[in-house]
Amino acid sequence: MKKKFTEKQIHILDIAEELIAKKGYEGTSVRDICSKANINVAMISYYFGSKEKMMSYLYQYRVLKTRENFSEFADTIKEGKPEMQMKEIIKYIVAQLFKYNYFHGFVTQELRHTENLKDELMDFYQLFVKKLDEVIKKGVTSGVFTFTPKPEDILTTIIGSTLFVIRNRNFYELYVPSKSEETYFKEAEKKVRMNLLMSVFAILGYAAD
Amino acid sequence: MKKKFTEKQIHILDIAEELIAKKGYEGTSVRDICSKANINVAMISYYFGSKEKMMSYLYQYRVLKTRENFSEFADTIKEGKPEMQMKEIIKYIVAQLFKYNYFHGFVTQELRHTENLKDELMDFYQLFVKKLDEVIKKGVTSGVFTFTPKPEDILTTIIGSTLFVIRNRNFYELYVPSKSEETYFKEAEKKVRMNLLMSVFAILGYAAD
Amino acid sequence: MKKKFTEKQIHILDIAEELIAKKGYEGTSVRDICSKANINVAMISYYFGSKEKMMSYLYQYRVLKTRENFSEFADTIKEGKPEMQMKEIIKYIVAQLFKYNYFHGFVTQELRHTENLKDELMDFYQLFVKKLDEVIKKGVTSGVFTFTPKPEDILTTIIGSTLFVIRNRNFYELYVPSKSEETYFKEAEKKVRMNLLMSVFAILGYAAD
Amino acid sequence: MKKKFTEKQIHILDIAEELIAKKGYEGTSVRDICSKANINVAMISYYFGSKEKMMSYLYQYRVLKTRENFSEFADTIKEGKPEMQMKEIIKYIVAQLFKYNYFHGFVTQELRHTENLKDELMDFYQLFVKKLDEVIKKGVTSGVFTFTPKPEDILTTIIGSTLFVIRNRNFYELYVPSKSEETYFKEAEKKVRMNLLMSVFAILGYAAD
DNA sequence: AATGAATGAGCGTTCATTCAT
DNA sequence: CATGAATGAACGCTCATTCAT
Repeated sequence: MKKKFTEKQIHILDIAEELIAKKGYEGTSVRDICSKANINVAMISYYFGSKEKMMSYLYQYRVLKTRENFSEFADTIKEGKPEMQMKEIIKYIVAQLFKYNYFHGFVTQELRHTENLKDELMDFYQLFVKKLDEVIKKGVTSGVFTFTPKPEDILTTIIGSTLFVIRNRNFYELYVPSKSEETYFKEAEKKVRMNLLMSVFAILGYAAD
Repeated sequence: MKKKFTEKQIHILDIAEELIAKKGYEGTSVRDICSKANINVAMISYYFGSKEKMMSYLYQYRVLKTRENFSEFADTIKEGKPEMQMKEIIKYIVAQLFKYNYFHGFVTQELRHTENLKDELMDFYQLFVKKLDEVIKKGVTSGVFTFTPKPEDILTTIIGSTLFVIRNRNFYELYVPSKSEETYFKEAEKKVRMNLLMSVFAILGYAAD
Repeated sequence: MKKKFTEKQIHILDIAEELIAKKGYEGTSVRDICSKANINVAMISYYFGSKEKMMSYLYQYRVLKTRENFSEFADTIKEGKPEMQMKEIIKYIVAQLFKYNYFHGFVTQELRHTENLKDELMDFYQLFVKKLDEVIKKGVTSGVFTFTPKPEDILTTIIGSTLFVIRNRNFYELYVPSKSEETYFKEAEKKVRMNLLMSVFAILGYAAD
Repeated sequence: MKKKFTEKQIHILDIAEELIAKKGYEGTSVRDICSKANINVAMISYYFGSKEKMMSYLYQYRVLKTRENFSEFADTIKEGKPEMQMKEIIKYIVAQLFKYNYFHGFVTQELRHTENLKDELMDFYQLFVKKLDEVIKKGVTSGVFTFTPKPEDILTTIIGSTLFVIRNRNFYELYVPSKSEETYFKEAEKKVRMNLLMSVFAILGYAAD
């Protein structure tokens, strides 16, 4: 992998990501970002060309890191039983979304500014689809799964449900025991993961015993 | 229902909703809205007091209409077998989200501006939860459902999956036959509905035959 | 005198005068005036043609009334000794300025909008100059006054000093016993009147004995 | 004196002062000021934070300079006969008001926007009162003045008369020989100064010979 | 390589006024 | 005769960006 960004640039991107996820692209001014990053207002144009281009770089940067992360993960589950692999995939996706909800929070919201970059995310999603497909087929072949649902639908359910929980805390926190800022996300993650495991294995017709 | 808004106001709100859903609240200027609505730039302040207040009214307006719509729907399925009711609920929610995806697109995105109004949406979501709970319990009692998954998790799956499909057209259209602007949404709706029916009934342990 | 204005118009002018004196011409919106007068926003344009024309009418209206008032006053002092006449004139001018300080407050401030109307005020001031001139000459002739200061300078001193006191309450109230809103103006009026009597009679070389 | 303002800021303040004195605070738009100062419309917010804050700075700036100027002046008349000192004070105040009539023109008009800053002007006026008090007392002690009029009343007469002349040119120019724009102020200044000298010395009971 | 001063465009809002009724 | 809905212009201000250094 080429080292595309300097440390300073990464510093700016990190802060920009956080602010944009919180307040939206238009709701975040370059002054906000620069002031929080303790740099000159001109730096964003200087480093990235423009605010909009910065958005592209930010996007690329996050996809890049996420992709790296995924291929590391994929290695760790290479040799396992399909049901274990499926469980790990679900756990992994949910955990990633919770961890980088800043990013995933704005990916679909603010992508109007980086229309052409959506493909990269699509490519990435298809890595998941491909992996899910492998696991499903393997499970069916080995008899542990009964049905062959479409992998893109499985992925849709996993990501959609998780993002919904992250973005609608006001709703979901009514159903988790604790409501404190710190513990909500942990408990919500657990609850949605359990839900998804149940759902997905049900769809797969997993014969538990 | 009290006639809260005049026709002209509704006209403005409709256009505002569309634009805000597409480009975000800050990304949509009052000039954008007024120019598309063929009215004077002063009209938004004139009718609603301010852009921000317009946002509140827009939100109230949509929640109001959605709530009305839902209670009409709820009546139509009052007397039915649980499995039919469940099927209708899923179909209804998916259809509503597709129909008003403009609104649902910005509800969670732009609600930072109308923080106190989130409760209204939460109240509304709980109508669904309550209804789902009824249906699940009735189905279990009558023996048609085997398991008793949490209704909030069912709702999460339904709304989350559907919104994901709506918002990630670039991804999902790879898996539907047609890609034209007009047909995509129809086919995507059908596909996600089928997926959800399968998932939900699987989780419920529905004994089909 | 022709009845130029209807009661409604006078009602509007009274309120406009008060607000404009307090907050300035540009600082007072037609909405402010109309809302305080409980009339429609369109009425000022309807009755007077425009805000600026209303200003002219307001000006004319006040000069008219002041002029009437002055000729009544002039009658009451027609037959008196010069020193009594002078005393009464000073008392009258000071009292009028205090009473109509709303008006006099904006006459010089806001007259940029009614440039051509200044002449009317100038005409009016010259009534005073003429009267003062008469009194001075009579007093000198009768030997009660020693010097013949210019009447326009006497007037300048009287009006200038009085307006200064009215407009610089923060300064002058340091030197009057009471500071309450109600009593300040009464006491300030008395103090400035005493000062002016002393000054003017000193300039006239009035032999009190 | 601390260098509080840059040259550019002072340039803006000078133009703002002139325009505001002429057309009032609300009557002067930031666009007016910037266009006359040949700068961008954003500069006033950029340099001063807002139009209103600019007004405060403008006020501080002028009071500061006036105060400095006065203390220089006070030094030059320290050692003199009371009648000479009084003459110089009158001459000084009149000259200052004519020179900075722009400023004095709006101080009392537009101070509603800077209510809390009035105190600074009041403090300043009291420097005059104190000085006048000294001179009067010294003159009475040395026998050159007969009466002891209140110094605040002397000041009121001086400032009030002068400002009246400045603000009512239409009236006063009827009594000065020349009416041209350039010469009016010079001649009016002379006339009002002579008037005030006569008045004040008369009140003091000055034994000329 | 990096800055801070300065810019022009555009923001949401308020203004005095007009117009259809 | 009077209204209230509606308008276009202008308001003060903030924006992302540029430019001279």
